[in-house]
Order: sequence, then structure tokens, then C-alpha cells
Amino acid sequence: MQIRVIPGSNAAIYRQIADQIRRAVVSGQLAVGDPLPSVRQLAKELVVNPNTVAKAYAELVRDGVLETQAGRGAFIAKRRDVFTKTERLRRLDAALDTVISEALTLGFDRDETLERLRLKLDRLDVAKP
Amino acid sequence: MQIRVIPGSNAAIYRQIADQIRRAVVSGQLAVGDPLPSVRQLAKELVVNPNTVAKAYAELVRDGVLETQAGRGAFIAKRRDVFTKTERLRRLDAALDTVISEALTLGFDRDETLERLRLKLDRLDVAKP
Amino acid sequence: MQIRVIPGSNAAIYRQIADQIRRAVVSGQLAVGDPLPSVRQLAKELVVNPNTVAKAYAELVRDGVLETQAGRGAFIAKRRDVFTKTERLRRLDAALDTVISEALTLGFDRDETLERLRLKLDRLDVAKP
Amino acid sequence: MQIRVIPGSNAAIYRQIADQIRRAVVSGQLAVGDPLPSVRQLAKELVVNPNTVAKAYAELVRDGVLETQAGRGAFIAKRRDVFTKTERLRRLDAALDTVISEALTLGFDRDETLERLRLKLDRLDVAKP
DNA sequence: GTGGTCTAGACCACA
DNA sequence: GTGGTCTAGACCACA
Repeated sequence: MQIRVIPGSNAAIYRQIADQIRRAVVSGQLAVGDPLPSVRQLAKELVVNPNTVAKAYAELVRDGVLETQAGRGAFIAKRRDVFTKTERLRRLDAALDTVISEALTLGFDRDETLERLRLKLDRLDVAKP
Repeated sequence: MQIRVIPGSNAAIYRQIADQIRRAVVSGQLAVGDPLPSVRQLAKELVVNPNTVAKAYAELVRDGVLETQAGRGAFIAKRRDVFTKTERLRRLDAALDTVISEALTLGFDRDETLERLRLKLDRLDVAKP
Repeated sequence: MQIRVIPGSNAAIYRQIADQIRRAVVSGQLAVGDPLPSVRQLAKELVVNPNTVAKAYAELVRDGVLETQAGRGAFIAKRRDVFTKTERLRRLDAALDTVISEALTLGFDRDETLERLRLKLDRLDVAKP
Repeated sequence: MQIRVIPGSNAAIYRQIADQIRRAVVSGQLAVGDPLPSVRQLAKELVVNPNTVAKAYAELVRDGVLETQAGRGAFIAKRRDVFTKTERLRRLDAALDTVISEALTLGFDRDETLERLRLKLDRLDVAKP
């Protein structure tokens, strides 16, 4: 898989990396057990500091997306539910609040925003696991 | 109109202020030419730092929502587009991508994610008049 | 409250800091809404790098123990359940495995280890929330 | 005796090896003077790096569990205490403190924590003979 | 002032 | 080689 970073973006670099890996996992591009590039290698590719990649990997480990083994590398973990229903909703809401604020700022209305999300979700074609 | 600020919220205070003014404009609660409270006055009302209100106003001026007239205060400006259609979509898409990866790794599916966005949008009552 | 760091310890410094704050919270020394020292101030006190303190705070934020507000500081958050039952057990087990390995290395047997844990728990006198 | 290694485990491989040998000694499965497989042979059996086995053996030698006799291999040593009683307790307490803060912030209470430790200890069958 | 991000560079544990 | 931790120092967003 190909990870890319947009330096001028609002999103922190480590967030961009983590999000792209999340997307690759939910879209099936990365499967359980698949190895990820090493921290140093990916850092070199993206021309960012290894600490930044490590931060992204650490977040994904905490959220149960990755497993790391010192000396061996990082691998896609078996999917498991880490957060309570309430916590999951809290996190989803926080992400949605950001989108709503951005849509509002850009002048999109309710229906346009919903329609655009629907379109993008349908493109991914992700089914409930 | 009444602006309210929740200090413990995830959203920065200046964001909360700017978003509420934007919503008031979109919903027709505020019309072109309507005056806004002065930075100082609003800051006093909301019990926040004047810099914070100034930052919200500055963003709205930059985006063409407000106009300031030296010595007279700030007013709702005539709507004008700052970004091209393509640029607006590109920015919305970036925000939506983040929501999608977050939602899906949290285990929400297409319908749940859409439904939650719909719910939140309806609560805010963000619709073009 | 007084936080202390043992430089020669096996435990990472950021882990020591986070654990001590956790203990202060569960023992009631720190209550909901209580402010914590700023990252920079605590770093100065402990003579460690601010990044290290920030890392501890970030972990506590993720685990729902703290809330940070940019520009205002860090505060003890209202207790909430973040993790699923399975995840909580997974984390407890990981911690217990470390203790068991340490006890074994030090030559303590089953009963001695259990007894010591009981003793320490009773001293804390913590009731189910 | 049969040593087994779980590569995906949280515990480092050298820890798993050392702990299993310690348990075999404590439970009487291995007695003073019993020979251990050579580093190379055990590494081959477990399909791990010889350095890893060597590290486990080195720790056990340091702690007085094993003795190596040049050219003859490694043997279970006569039990001797490396740390004073006070030092042993100090180290156990440090490990227990971490478990306690982890358990309590996860929302486990005194009895649940004790019960889980008991369960895990019984499973491992760690008792002085 | 506050917390958050990032870099450059070092050192450690582990395999 | 792998990931994890820490420091020193810079810069940013926010209040």
C-alpha cells in the first residue's frame, strides 16, 4: 500500500498516517497479519521524522489496529472491540462535529453534506464485519 | 441572537463562536447588514478572552461572512464565494475521509454513520432558508 | 500532590508519572475537576523533558482520566468507562503477567504474592465507584 | 521438560523462556544438578534466535538459578538468595503498585483484582513444593 | 501563559 | 535489523 502525507494540511502528519492505515484496513487493502513497513523505512519514504511514524503506529496499537513486536516489526492485528458503546459514540461524535464545522465553513448545507458522505461511503463498499 | 460557549467542549471557543454566527447567517437569523456586538462586548458577555472573539471575527471576515467598518463595528456581509467549487469539495472530502476512517475502525457501518450525521445535523438545524 | 520519579527504575519515566496520577485519582487524593500542574512546570520539578510529561498526560487523556484544554491546562476528568469488559480484562491480565513474572523471579510463591497484593489493596481502602 | 514460546505474546521471548525454567524449578520439575539443553539446541527447538535463549540463560545465571560449566553446559544450581528480604519486597511492591493503579483505573475493585491474580497463579501452578 | 506537533539525534531492549 | 524512550529545541494554536 502507498501512504502519502500532505505537509500543508491541517491534519497532523501522524494523524494522516494513522488514518490512511485505518482506511486500508477497513477497506480490506490490509489484512490481519500483514506486515507494515518499519518505522524507519516509512519515515524515510515519507521524509518525516521516525518519531512521527512511531507516534502513528503507537496510536494504532492502542486502538487495537496494529500489534508491534520489538525486533520483528508491526502487523495488522485481529479485529477486536476495544471501546464501550458510549466511548465509540463519543469519538464518532467528535469526528462528526469537525466535519459539520468544516461543511458549514465551506457553505455546504445539510443535504449536500449528507449526500457527499453517502457517496464516499458507497464507494468504499464496506460491510459490517 | 444569543451566542453560547461551552468551555469544556472539544471545539475551541473561537470555533464555537464562529460556527454559531455562521449558522445564524445560514438559517436567516442574521441578515445582510445586521450588526454584531463589538469584540469587547461579546467577550464580556461570554466571559472569554477578547483575543478569542477577535479571532472568530477575523476568520469570518477572511471567509467573507462579516465586514468590519472602521469605527462602526462588524456587520453581516453580502454572501460571496471565497473558494472554487472544486476546492470546496476537496476540503469537504478531506474532512469526510477522516470521519470515515474513524467511524469504520470504531465498528460503525455505513448506515449507522450516516444516521448519526443526519441526527446531529438536524439537531443543529443547519439548512439553507 | 507530590509526584516523584525514580530514574534508575525499569519503568519508563512517563509510565511512572501516569501511574502516580492514576493512583492519586483512585485513592481520592485528586478529585474531578482538580487541575494538574502544567506540563512545563511538572517537567521542571521532576527535571525531565516536557515531552515526557506530555506523553504521560496524553496517555491519561486517552484513557479518560484527564481532560486537557489548550491554553488552560489539564484537569481530572469525570470518571467514565472507556474500555469494553474484554479489553479491560486484557489490560489487567497484561499487568498481572508482569507481576507474576517479577514475583517468580524474586522467589515469592503463590500465597506470598497474593497476600502482599491483598495487604496493599487494603491499605488503599478503595471501594467500587 | 517442555518449553513453549508464544511469538505473539506481550512477554518478550527471552522472558517466556526464563519464566518457564523458573517455574519448573519452583515446582520441582527440575532439580538441582539437572542439565538444560544447550543454547543452540533449545533455540533450534523453539525456532528462535540463539541470542534470545542465551539472554534467558544469562539472566538465570545472574539470579543464581543456573550454573554453566565450561564445555559441559548449563545445570540447575543450588538455590541461593541474591537479594535481601527487604530488597525483594521493595521490588515486588513496585510491580504491585503498577498493577493496582492499572486495575483501579480500569474499574476493577479489590476483590476482582485479587481473584484474577489468584486465578492466573493457579493456572500457572506456581507453588513451593 | 497553556497543550500539541515535529525534528534531530541518542540510547536501550529485543530478535 | 526492529520498536520504545528520552532529550533538546523549535514552532504552532489557543486563551
